[in-house]
Amino acid sequence: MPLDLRVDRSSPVPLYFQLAQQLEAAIEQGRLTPGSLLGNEIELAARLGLSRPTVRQAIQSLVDKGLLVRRRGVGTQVVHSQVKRPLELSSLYDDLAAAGQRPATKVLVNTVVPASATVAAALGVAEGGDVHRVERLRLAHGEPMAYLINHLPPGLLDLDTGRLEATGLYRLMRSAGITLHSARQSIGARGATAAEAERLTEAEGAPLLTMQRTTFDDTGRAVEFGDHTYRPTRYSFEFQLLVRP
Amino acid sequence: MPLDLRVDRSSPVPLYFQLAQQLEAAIEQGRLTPGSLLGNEIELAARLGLSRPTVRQAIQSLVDKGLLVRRRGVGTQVVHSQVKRPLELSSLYDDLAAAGQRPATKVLVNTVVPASATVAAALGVAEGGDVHRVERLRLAHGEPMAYLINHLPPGLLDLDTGRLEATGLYRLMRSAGITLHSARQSIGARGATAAEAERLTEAEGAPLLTMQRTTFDDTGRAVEFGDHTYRPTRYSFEFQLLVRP
DNA sequence: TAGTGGTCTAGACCACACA
DNA sequence: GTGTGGTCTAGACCACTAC
Repeated sequence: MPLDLRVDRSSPVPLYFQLAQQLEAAIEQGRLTPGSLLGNEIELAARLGLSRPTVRQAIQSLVDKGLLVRRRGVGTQVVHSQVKRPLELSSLYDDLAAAGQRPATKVLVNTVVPASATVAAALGVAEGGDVHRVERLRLAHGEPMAYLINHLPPGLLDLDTGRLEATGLYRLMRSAGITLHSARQSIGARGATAAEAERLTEAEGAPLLTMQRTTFDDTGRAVEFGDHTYRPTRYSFEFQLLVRP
Repeated sequence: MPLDLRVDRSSPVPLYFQLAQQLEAAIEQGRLTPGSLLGNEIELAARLGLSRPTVRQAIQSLVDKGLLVRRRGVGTQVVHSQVKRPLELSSLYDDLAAAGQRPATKVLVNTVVPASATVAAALGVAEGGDVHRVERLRLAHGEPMAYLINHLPPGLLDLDTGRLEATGLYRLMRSAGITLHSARQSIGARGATAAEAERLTEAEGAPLLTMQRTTFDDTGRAVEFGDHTYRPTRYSFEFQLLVRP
C-alpha cells in the first residue's frame, strides 16, 4: 500500500516541512522500510500537488539528517537505520532526563569572580574582569555523576540558583533568547586530584573523564565556558555523527 | 571595495558550488570580515547573472557549514569566526599528520578470527563467523599514543599490512569505493589493565581515554568496529559542533 | 514603509545508472 | 534507451525586521 501523504495548504507550516515530517514519521514507524525506494520526485510532486523543488527541499532535509540516500539514476532510498540522532549540543541534564535517570543538581557555587587567564581567553573578556562562576554537582539516582564548573560573561543571564537546580544551563540560555550556534569541545581523561576525588566520591588518582567546552551564539560571542569532570563508571559520551558528503 | 565574484559557465562545476567556494575563500582570507553583511540575494544574483535560487543554494551551503547566518528582514552576515571545521569522521592518522606529528603505525595483528559476541553484534554477522581483526600501535614522535583494535566484515577490503602502516584505515576504505555514511561512537575512560599498560608504556591503573566506534556505509551495512585506547597525556578529542537550528 | 530572507511555482536541460 | 536525481531559470507572494 502506498504511503498516505498529504499537505495542508491552509497551515502556516511550510509545505516542504509538512512533507518532511510525514516522511520522517513513516520511516520511524516502519511504514517506509530501510532500503525501499521512495519513488521519483516528479511523480511524488504530482501526487501531492506540489512543485518538484518543494518536494526536493523536503527530501533534502531528510538526506541531511542521514535518513535518506539519493543516487542519481537509481532513486532515493531509506537508509538501513542505525541512524537515530546526530551529535547535538544537549545539556547533560536533558540527556539524563531522557534516559530516565532522575537527574538532580546541587549548585555549590554561584557568584561573580575575576576572570582567570584561561577563562578570559575562552570568553573573550579582560583578565581580572567580572565573570559569573557556577559550580554544580550533578547526581543520578542520588549518586554523584559529574562536577560541572561554568563561567559566563557578566550580564548575559540571570543565574538564579533555583532555576539552575531545576533544569540545565542550555535550556536557561535558550529561554533567555540566546541563539546557540556552535561549540568547541575537548574531551580527555586524567587521574582525579584529591579535591575532585572527594566531590565525586572517588579515590585520589582514579580515572576521570573530562570535557572543556566553549559555546558561541550566532553573533560569534562566547556565551559559556565549561570545565567538567565525569565519573567514567557512570557516564560516557555517546553520539552519532554523519560523514560530510 | 566590493567582492570580485564571478562564475564560469563553461565549467562542469555547478554554479552554486563555484559561488560557495569563492565566498568561503573570501571569508577565510578575511576579505569578508566577520559581522559584515553579504548584500541581498536578488542584487547578488543580478550582479552574477544567476537566478536567485542558485545564489540561495550557494549561501545555504555556507549556512550549513556555520560560516554564515541569515536573519529575515536583516540580511546575511558572516559569523564572528571561531568556526573552523565541524566534527567529521577523520582518521587518527590524518589528524596527526595534519598536526605535523609525524605519525607511525605498527601493525601487530592482521588476521582472520571468529567473531566474538560483541563484534558479531556490532558488525551484524554471525557469532563465530569469520571477521578480520587488526591491532595497531599508533606512535607520534616515536612515542606510543594509542592502541587501536579494529574488526571488519570479511571480504570487504584487502587489508595489506604495508598499506595499513602507510595510511589510515578510513583512507583505505574510501579508496576501495566504500561510501562512509555515519558512525556511532562512545567515548569514556578507565584504568589501564596490565596488558594495556605495557603496550602504551604506562603504569597499570593509569587513566586511559577509550573510544568504541561502529561505522556504517550508505547502505546501512556496518563496515568497521573499533575499540581504541589512548594515552590521555598525549591525545584528546578536539572538535567543533554546530547547533541544529 | 522599505528591505530582507522564506517559500513556492512550472517549467527546462543535463549527467549518470542500469538494462 | 529509459528513468533517475542534479542543476538552473524567471518569476511570484509572504513574513519578519528596522526605521
